[in-house]
Amino acid sequence: MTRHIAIQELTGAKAHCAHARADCGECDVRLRSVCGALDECEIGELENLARPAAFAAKETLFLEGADAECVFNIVSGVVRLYRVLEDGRRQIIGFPMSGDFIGLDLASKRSFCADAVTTVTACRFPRKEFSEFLTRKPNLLQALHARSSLELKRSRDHLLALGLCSADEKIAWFLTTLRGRASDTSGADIRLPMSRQDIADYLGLTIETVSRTLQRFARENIVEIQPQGVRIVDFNKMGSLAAT
Amino acid sequence: MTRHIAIQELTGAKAHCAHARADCGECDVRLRSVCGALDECEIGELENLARPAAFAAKETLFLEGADAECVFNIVSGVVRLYRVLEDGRRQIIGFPMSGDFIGLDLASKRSFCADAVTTVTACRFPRKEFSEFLTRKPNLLQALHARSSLELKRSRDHLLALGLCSADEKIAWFLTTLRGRASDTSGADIRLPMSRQDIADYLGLTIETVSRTLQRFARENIVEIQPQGVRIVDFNKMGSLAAT
DNA sequence: CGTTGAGTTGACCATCGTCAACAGGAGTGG
DNA sequence: CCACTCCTGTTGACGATGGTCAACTCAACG
Repeated sequence: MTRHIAIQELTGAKAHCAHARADCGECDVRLRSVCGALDECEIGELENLARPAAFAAKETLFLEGADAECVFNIVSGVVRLYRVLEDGRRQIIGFPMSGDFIGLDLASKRSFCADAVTTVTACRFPRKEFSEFLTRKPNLLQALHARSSLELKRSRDHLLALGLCSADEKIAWFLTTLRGRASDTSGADIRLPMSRQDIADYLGLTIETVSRTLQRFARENIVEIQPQGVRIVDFNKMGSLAAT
Repeated sequence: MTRHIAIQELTGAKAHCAHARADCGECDVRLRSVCGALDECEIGELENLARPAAFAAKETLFLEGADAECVFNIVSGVVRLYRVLEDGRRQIIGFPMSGDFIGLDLASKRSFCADAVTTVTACRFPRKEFSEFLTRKPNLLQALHARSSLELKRSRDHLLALGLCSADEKIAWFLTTLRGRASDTSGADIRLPMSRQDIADYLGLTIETVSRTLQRFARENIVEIQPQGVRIVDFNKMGSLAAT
């Protein structure tokens, strides 16, 4: 049960360029994220607060308990959010990706850790300034609240999977959910940028169970395992397993 | 694994009196809930929207999928929120009580069921009017967003318990959390108004495991089982088990 | 006094975790 | 270029935790 995690320290040489200027006009996630609530004029004001940021795979964004100096809007890539108990057990609570917002609660302390699964590009805002900006823009606050509600809903779906589902159902639910979040929501291919260990820690399983279950799904012609992910073969079977 | 739940139908004779007037001045949860964000003048406006509501134990507030005609602020008593799969498995996602708000997302459809565990008194607002009122009161929206963040945090704590903890740890965590939410947060007595089945469905366990674990805790002098709850005897042991 | 529903307890067993070994690819250094 | 390590993922054997099924107690209630 107990597994120790060496929490990677923040590296000195970060890949993000803190002084570049953001260009919201060119941003392709703008309409799918909270910024979509602002008009052209307001977006200009927000642009003054925004700083593009980039992280290499495995790089740490922040650790639990740290001061939250900024909030993030993810532009591309996948992040993992997690908490670790003293004895090393880790629970991944989410995989925010393109369009998602990190730091919804605007709290001064981080309540979880975050690091990059893949290369990540993001839009970073100083928390206090962003928070102050919010008080003057009720529509942005409303958009943030809507995001928060979405996040709460996702968290509850996740809860349902952990509380009610068998290993098979958890895996099927995970794959189905990931497919639903991808840009192309109709394809059979699902990219899995995270490791088996990440999937296990997300679903409350062990790496062995994840591996075994996926291999068995492949043997039973439910999925096909591919280099960077899986392809769903039997949609019916997947659907009936994942039904939450 | 599969257990069927007969979802109780809405009874015709409800205990709430829909036409009474709310008296926010006398309300003892006002300062601990979202209404606390409003000044005397604004509270008067909100009062016009508010209708006191009361529910008997086991009465249904609403079912998943129903139109959300109103939102609730719980004044007293305990509610259970849950979702049920087609095969009858039930996951309880929360036990809102005094000061908590139901319907944070302001969505038009319910995404879970709710019914009263004990006798419940609440303050009910028509959703659309409340939502419209919010657009004119950014401080109230801010308070609602803060509540949402709290709820998201609770949901993630719950997630951690389900994903990482053994049965013993789940029970200990549950008792500790309940104690932390009570009005008197320092006492050793914990009231458990919900049934063993409710606790089981909240923690992803079976009723037998909940019962066995509590009895064993009693034998090991960690708790003492009382008519309407438990009393913590060994705080150290509880603390080390519950450590999330 | 019988019925019902909640809670408890025991016996048994399945799922999934644990421990261990192994395979294959990427990166490193001789 | 090969040998080596390291890391991720896979597979097998075994066992413990917690689920399943069943019987029983007890209090509430008509």
